[in-house]
Amino acid sequence: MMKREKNFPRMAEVAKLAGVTVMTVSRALRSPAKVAPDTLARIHAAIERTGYVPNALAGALSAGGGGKTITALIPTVQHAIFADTITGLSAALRPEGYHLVLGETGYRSEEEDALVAAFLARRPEGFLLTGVTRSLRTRDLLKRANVPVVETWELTNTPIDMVVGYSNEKAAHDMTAWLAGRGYQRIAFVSGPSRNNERARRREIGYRRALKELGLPALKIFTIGAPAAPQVEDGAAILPEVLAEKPDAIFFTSDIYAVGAIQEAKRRGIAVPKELGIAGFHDLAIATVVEPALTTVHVPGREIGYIAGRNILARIKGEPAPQLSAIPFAIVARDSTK
Amino acid sequence: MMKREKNFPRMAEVAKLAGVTVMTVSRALRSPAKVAPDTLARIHAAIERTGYVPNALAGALSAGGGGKTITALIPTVQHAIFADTITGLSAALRPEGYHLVLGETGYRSEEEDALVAAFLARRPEGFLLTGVTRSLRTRDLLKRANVPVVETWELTNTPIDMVVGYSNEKAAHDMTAWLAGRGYQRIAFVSGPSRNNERARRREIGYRRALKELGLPALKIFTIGAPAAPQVEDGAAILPEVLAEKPDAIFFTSDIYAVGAIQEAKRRGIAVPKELGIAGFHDLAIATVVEPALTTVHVPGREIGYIAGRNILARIKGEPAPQLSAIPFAIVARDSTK
DNA sequence: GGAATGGATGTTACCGATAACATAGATCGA
DNA sequence: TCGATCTATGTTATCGGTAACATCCATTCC
Repeated sequence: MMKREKNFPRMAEVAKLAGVTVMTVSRALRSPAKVAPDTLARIHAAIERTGYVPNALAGALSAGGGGKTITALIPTVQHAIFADTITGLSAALRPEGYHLVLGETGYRSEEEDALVAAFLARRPEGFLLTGVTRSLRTRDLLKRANVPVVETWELTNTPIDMVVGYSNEKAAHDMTAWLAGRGYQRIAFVSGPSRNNERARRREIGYRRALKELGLPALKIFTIGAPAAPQVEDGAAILPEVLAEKPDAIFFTSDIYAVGAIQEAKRRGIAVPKELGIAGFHDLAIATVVEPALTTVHVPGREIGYIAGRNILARIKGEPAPQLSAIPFAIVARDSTK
Repeated sequence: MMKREKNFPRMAEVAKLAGVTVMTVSRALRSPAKVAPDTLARIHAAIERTGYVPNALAGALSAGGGGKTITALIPTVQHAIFADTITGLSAALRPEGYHLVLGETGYRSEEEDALVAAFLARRPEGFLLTGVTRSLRTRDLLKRANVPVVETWELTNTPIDMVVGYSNEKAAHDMTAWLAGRGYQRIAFVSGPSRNNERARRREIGYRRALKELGLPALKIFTIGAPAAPQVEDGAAILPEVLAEKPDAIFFTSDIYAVGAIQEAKRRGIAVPKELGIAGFHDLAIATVVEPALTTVHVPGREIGYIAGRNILARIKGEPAPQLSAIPFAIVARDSTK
């Protein structure tokens, strides 16, 4: 029946060594106040001697539910903004003793579906998901699971449970309007792949809305069909194409592209920001390193993770948590725009 | 006794709906060939209707052991190089259906001790740890657990189980020697906090060894006592102090500091690389964005994660896996040095 | 001094699944 | 035609713990 698990000593071993039953050992670990001091000491000595580590799987199963884990699904840890979210989440979880289980979807929604099901099998006590659009089946599964779920990096009125984010549409709208306010008239827009990225789509909508409101000309919209992570070179490569539209400013939806474009513009002798203004999105570390420093939209990645974590924990403890938490973004003016 | 878990339907519900016993449902999921086709169909229909998701906790407990999870402990996801490692690990694990549980130690070894114990409780099938020095207790715990363990980002002859990394000492030595080869004579060394970072210590040793071998003067060694994540500003802030040693080159053990130093040098009208050569470590994205572009040591973060993952999986399957995998680093010459 | 009280520990049942063995029909060969 | 063999499914015990209730003994109080 080869059922015994690997090499771990069991509570029974500890109990025997301490001359008590397993239940007393269990108590010693979960509510030591109920155990006599000398018994406690014997048990701890036995734990030390055996190298006992409780089996959380068994504990969670018995206690009925997840073993203090929260699952986070993000597109990729490669992208600093999601890494920020993880850091924020981790910071919120640590003091409460919760652990983080991480999954990367690679921006693919089928992968997300598969991961949600797989992770649900581990009965986490909460979920952090990236974005707000997902398959019906996944929504349904999560709703039935009746577990705190936070969707992030966007806002919606119909979350599965809770949302923590900001409006990507408004962020792009505001940046576009801000550029117009600085005197730019022909503002081009370059987006990352939007096929599986609703956030990219919303930004495009915001950009369009701003142009319309301001009566500015709608230029052709460019999309970089990069496979996975954005690369600086992609921004450089697309610049000539965009220039054909004769823009006086270009708004990239990623700092990475924007940086590449700045470098390429310099190589071509185009004066930034005088002849061409360039703006990015995300406010990554490189934004302050390029010259001229990049004007961009600062997004609250870490805060999103932290607030999401706090909300999940609140829900677990039965405390109230807001269904929608809007975290402000901010336009950071630097030298790549007038 | 409120033991029932949250809201999840159990296998029993599915079984009743399909008119079979739980064992048949269990078989339908784990070895469908043993179940009659029409029974299988009824069971799948029942699963669909109930929204059943198997409880992996119970399954793993019964089957005796971890439920296809690998635990990785890294200092922080904020640092791109560790994020790379995670991406590599994740890529190795995904095709085999293994999941990644992530813990951040914040460079604190007590935190690592606590996390190892906590995660061990979840009976993962493998561990990836960062670095090769750790408390005896943790080593002991992991050895007893008899689970594949890969230590990373450094090399050692006495791993707990396996190591995947490169020699930080050699990397720093080689960069120092390379700088000397470019004609620099007074090479300063600026390190991040080394108190809880053995990799920083090893690099310092490598630097010193190179100087001695080459007969170059040993300058004062500088340490940036940054609290957590390195900041560009830290590199700028320390430059004046370092300049007091009259170096003709400075080797920073992080690109981030090096970038700050380049910017500060430019502000002060110091010509890089003519008057002052600057080298970094890690080869982050910013290295190609600063001007002049940064000479640095490229470290194989992603490969480390990938190989570590492959090795863990091999061990799990009982296949042989190397105790030591040395992954090459590379010196990348750019424009911040002669 | 005996009942009431309370602290320390033991017993029993159960969490949700799976391994191993058992059993009922169907199929098959001599 | 009848036992042997195979298929599909059921039964029982168990994984490693924990909740709830039971028990035992030492105090405490009138």
